[in-house]
Amino acid sequence: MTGHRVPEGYDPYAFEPFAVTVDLAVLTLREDRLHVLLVERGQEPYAGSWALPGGFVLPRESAEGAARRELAEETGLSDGTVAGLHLEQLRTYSEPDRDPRMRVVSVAFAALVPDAPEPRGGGDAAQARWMPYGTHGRLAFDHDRILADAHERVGAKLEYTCLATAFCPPEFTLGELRQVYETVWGVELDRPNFRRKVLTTPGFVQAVEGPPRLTGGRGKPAALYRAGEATTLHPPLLRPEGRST
Amino acid sequence: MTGHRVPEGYDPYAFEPFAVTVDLAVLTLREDRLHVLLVERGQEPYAGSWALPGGFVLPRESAEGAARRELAEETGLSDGTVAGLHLEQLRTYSEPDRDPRMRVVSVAFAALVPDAPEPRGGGDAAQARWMPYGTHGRLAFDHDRILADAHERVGAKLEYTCLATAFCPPEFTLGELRQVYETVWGVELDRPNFRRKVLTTPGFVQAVEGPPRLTGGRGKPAALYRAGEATTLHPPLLRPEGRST
DNA sequence: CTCCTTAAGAGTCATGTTGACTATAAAGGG
DNA sequence: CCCTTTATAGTCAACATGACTCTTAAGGAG
Repeated sequence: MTGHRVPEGYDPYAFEPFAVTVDLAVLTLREDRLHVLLVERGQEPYAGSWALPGGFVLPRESAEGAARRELAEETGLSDGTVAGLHLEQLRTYSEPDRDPRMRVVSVAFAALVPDAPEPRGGGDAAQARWMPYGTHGRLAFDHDRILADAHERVGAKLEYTCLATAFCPPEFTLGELRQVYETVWGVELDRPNFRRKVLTTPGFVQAVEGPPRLTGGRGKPAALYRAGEATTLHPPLLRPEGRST
Repeated sequence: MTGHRVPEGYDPYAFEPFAVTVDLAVLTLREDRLHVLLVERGQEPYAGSWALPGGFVLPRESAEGAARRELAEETGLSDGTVAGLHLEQLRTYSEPDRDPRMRVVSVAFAALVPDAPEPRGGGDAAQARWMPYGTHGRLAFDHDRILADAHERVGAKLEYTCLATAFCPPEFTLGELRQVYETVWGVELDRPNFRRKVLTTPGFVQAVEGPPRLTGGRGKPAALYRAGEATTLHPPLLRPEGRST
C-alpha cells in the first residue's frame, strides 16, 4: 500500500473489513476439448450453481500461495506436482456487490493443467468436476466473467509466449501441441506451417532423443518433444483472422 | 469469492482484517523522457522516501473507482479529464509483509497521462512530483517492483495495441507518436518505416483535415493526426532486438 | 495380404511485411 | 546563402507466412 494519505492513527477495525479471496480458473484439455474445473455450491447464495474453486487468503499467506494451496486441494494433485503447474494472476475483482453477503475482493488466477485427473471429492460435501468449457450454464457470482477473462488471456498468451506447452505432458508430439492452439483458439491450423513455425523458433521445443516415435492412434507415429528454454515467441504465432476472441 | 469451503457461520471479524489499497504508476512523457508521479512520504515507515501515490479502497467503491479518485486527487486534473485517461489494472500485490504495519493487499494500476501538469500539492503535507523514470532512488515498500511491472506492461502493450496514443494530446504528429515508442522502449526507430507501419494499419490514426501542419521546432512541419478507432494492432509493431526489456 | 484412411513430415511458391537505405521537401539558425 | 533538422516519398532484399502438394508410416476393413 502507499502509506500516503493514511489517516493518522488509522485503526484497521474502524473500517468494514474486506475479505480477500482467490478464485481459480483451472483449465485443461480432455479429448480435444477445453475443460474447466468447477465446484457445485451447496449453500446460498447460488446454491446448486456451479462456481470456480477458490477460498480465503489466510492471514500469513500471499494470494499466490492461497491459489496454489487451493489448486492442490481441489485437484487432488500432490504438492510437488502442483508446484510445477503454470499459475498466473489474472486480475482482481472488487465490485462492492459481487458477493451479497459481505465485501469480498477476489484475486483471480488461471491455472493450466496437462493431464486432468478426476478431481477428488475433497473433505466437504461439494462435488468438483471437469466440465467442457461453455457447456456449464451461468456460473455463480461474477465467475462467468472471470472464466471468460481467463480464456481470453490464455488465448492471447499463446500468440506470443510458449505457454502452450503448459497444457502438455513432459513429452509431447507436435500434433498435441497444435491441438492446444486449435482447441483454445477454436480454429484449425495448417499442419506443415505450424510445424515449421514451432521448429524454427529457437528454444520453443527440443527433440527427445530416445525412441523417435509414439504409438497410440492411427497415422504415422510422431516424434516426441520437450518444452524448450524459451518463454517468449519472436515473432509471435498470430491467430488467423487477426482479431481477439 | 467462491463460497465453497467457506466455514459455516464464518465471521468476518474473526480473521485479522485485510486492508485493501490501490497503488498507481502514473506515467507521462515530458521533454522526451518517461516520468512517474511520486509522492514523498511524511511518516514512518519509509519517511522521506518516495512512493507511488495511492490510498485505501473505500467501503462502497471498487478498486478501479478508488484508482480514478486517487488519480484525480494527485494530479489535480478535473474529474472529466481523468475519466478519459487510460487506466489499467496491473496486478495485485499481497505478500504478507509488504507493509510492516498491517496486512495490506494492494491492487496496482498503471495510468497514462498526455500532458503532465504539475501535480497540485493536495490537502496534505506530502509533496507530489513528476520524476524522470529511473532517477529516483529506491521507492518505499515494494513500489520499485510495481513501477517496473508497469513499465514492462506498457512497453509490451505498445507492441500489439494502439496504447501509444494515450500518451499524446488529442492531435499529434507522427514524430510525437514515434517519440512515445522510442522513449518507453529506449530505442531508436527508423522514421520512414515507423510512418509506413502506422499509416498502413487501418484505424490506428486518422489525418486531421484543417491546417495540415504544425509549427514549433525546426524541420519540415508535420501533419496532424488523431487517434483512430482501432484498439489492437494486427500484425503487431514489434520491438527491435526481439526481446522484452 | 491389400486397399483405404489417417496423420506425420518434407518441400514449393507466391504474397506480404520488415529492416536498411536513399532522396527530396520544408522549415529555422548562423 | 549554407547547414542542420525533421517530414515524407520511394526502393530493394531478406524473411515470414499462407496455401498447397507429395511422401511416409502407421491401423483397420475386407
